[in-house]
Amino acid sequence: MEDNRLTAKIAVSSAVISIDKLYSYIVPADYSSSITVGQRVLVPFGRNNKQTHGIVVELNSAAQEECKKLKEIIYLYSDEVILSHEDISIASFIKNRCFCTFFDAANVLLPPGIWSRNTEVFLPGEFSYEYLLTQLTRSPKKAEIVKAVYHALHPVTCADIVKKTGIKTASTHLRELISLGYVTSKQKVIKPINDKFITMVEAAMSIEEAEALLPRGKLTQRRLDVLRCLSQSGTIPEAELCYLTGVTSSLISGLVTKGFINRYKTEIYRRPEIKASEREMQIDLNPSQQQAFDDILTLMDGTARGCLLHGITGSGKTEIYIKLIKEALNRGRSAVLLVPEIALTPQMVRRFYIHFGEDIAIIHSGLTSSQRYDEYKRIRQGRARIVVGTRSAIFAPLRNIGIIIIDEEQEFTYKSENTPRYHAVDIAKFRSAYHKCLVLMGSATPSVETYWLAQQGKISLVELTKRYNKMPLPRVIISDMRGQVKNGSISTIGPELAREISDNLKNKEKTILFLNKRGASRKLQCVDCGHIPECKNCSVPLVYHSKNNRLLCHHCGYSEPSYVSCPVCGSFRLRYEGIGTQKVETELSELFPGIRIVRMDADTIVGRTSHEKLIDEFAEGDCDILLGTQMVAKGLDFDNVTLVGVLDCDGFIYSEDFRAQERAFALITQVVGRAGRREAPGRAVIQTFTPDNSVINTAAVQDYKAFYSSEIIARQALKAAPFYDLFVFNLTGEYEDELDRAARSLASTITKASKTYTGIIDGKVLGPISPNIFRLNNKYRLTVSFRGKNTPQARALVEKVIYAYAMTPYNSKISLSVDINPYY
DNA sequence: AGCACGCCGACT
DNA sequence: GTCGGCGTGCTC
Repeated sequence: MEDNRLTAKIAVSSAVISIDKLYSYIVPADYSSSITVGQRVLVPFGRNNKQTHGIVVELNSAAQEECKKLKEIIYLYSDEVILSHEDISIASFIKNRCFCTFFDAANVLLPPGIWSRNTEVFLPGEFSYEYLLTQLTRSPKKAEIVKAVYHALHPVTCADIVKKTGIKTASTHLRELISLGYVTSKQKVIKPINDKFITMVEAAMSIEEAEALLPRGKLTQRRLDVLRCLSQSGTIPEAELCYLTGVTSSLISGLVTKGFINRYKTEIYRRPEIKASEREMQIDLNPSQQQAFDDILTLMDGTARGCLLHGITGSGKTEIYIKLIKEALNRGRSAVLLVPEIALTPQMVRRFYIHFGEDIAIIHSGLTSSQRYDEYKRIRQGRARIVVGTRSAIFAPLRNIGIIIIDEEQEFTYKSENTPRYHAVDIAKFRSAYHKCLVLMGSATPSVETYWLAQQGKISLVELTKRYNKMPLPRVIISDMRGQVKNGSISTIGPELAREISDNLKNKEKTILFLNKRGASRKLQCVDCGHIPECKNCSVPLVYHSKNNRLLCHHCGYSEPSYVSCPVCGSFRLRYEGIGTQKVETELSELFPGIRIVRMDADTIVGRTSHEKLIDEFAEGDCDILLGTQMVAKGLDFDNVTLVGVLDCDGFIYSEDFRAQERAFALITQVVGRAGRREAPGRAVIQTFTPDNSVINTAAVQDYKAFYSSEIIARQALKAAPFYDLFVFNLTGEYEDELDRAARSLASTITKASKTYTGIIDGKVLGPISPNIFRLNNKYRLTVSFRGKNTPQARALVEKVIYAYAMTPYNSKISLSVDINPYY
């Protein structure tokens, strides 16, 4: 057996789901002593031996004879990013649950931006262009391609050549030209972009100077718009300038080269700064917190367990988290804390920093790739033992995890919106089994699924029923808005809310007002023909932004200037549909002259940082009212906010999604919990047209159990989670008819499969159904779905269906993905 | 899914 | 001969 060779089984990035398996490669001699499972490699793949990223999943040895048909590994990445055996098993778990390739599953565990992107570029060969022309007189297409290669200033890609010459079969010709030696090729390594910087722009001269410099007519309208905008705003991020004026960065580049504009890069990263005096903060738990802490501590017994910490808003869960993590560290173990969104939980992150300092690593999508890479290394090396972060932080390469805490467990942000659509809670449970540790899910408004698990005894339940500082719950006023319609238009501020705001103004106390997302955005509508401008690429109405007077698509980013007259009938009578934060602002100013309002919406939030700036402005400045969408509801903890108003509660509640009620309950509860957290008692006003709605009424008194017991019955009747799971097949394609045919055939494939594998699908296969937005980014969408329990057998059925689908040739232009219990 | 390969018909 | 279109089958 001495002549056996070392081989590696590789998960390759080029493999698609239908051909996804581990491919064997020979390990070259110079790598054989250093290669380990979990390392990244480059391998040749396919007929063309295209260089492909891969991950080593297994190492074996094979007899010389078997190696004959194997290719060799090209390159072995030798950095610190190596998947552990646990990571590999997590990847298998994700592949199994999310119906993706092994590579895609493993890749979500890696910090982003670590793969060098290789592309093949083409260069002139040894011959002169003139000589080649004489050789290629019979093949004009090849001559044209040779010309493109020889006349280019830089090496060109195949795509460049196709674009330049219009020859679709350029790749075939290039292969032949290479074999003749007329053209050569090499791999160009494109380093991942370092996005540590943000591009800022400012005017380099006044508009008058620019006008003087340019000949008449050269200063086009768009250029003038840009210069005007800059003269008003001073130095702003380039992205913001593009947003405000609707131009692309290429136009700006033009102005930069002409010297009208200065452009430079500036660093954006900010790390939370901690004052040294805050370091020694002691945590004192009140009796009920202490009780909860003790109860949870008994669950940290070195076995895999789950626990729901159900604590009403303001009951002091954070203190318990900190103490539990300290305990885990004392036992020589590490800890993970997941939060729904870092930007919305600055206070919590800050407190963790105060307590653990450099021992924590913070991971979230706002970090640049290099920052993430650094944090990854710090965790892997054991220099950071606590990881605080959003969804992807669940993959942190920690060893010996002692506790995984998931705050606000019901939040939809824990489920990935890209493939693989993993759920961080599922990964947490998987890791808990591996590390034999506790998963603690904390929430004021748990998801029905999780609470049900607790009720079933599958996980433990610990409750916190008292507010931390013994502040009474806010007094909730459910304001009936029926009959508030005045001469055809609805007043957004009802009498109860107006009275409370007026009281707050008198007492110099602060108020937060919420609109739901749909209510906050405004659409332009023609009064005469009813026309509403739609996005060119998506089947959604465009949203009016007053700041730049443009109509924007919130899905694909398309924008166009707003209209003065209707583009269909020419009428000048246009109105804005939707309440709109601006309308509320105007109304407030009329009711309370001199009132100071901070408005937080799409108009005022452009960059990443403006959100925080606005919050600071409200918290520290002397403002009376913060007005915004539900993003304001989460995690913010202001002093001196004693009144909270929900302007249009109904918009939160009514939707087709089976989780809509749960979400509405959580939102109202959170909103109400915002009021009066410090010295002053709070009030909450909920404006609704359905004052008898049980979700509103249970949320108003923060009675989760009442909500749960009615909701769980509804879920059973609906055949929804936790009793059944909804398997949704998403199809997208460029042409409606192709898509329709593929969706129909998929539906019948599933129906057929359900006859062979009985007892999996409950009821009928549903669809094809067109989703709410049936066109997105110029692609049409359809869904086919069924109800069933998410069992290994059900997943096997799904896999079979996907495989059969991929094998059907005419489905090739319609892409398919599967999502279980999607969030909308 | 790509992508090469092979076969065929059109064009020069 | 060359070019492009389309069906087929493979990817260590």
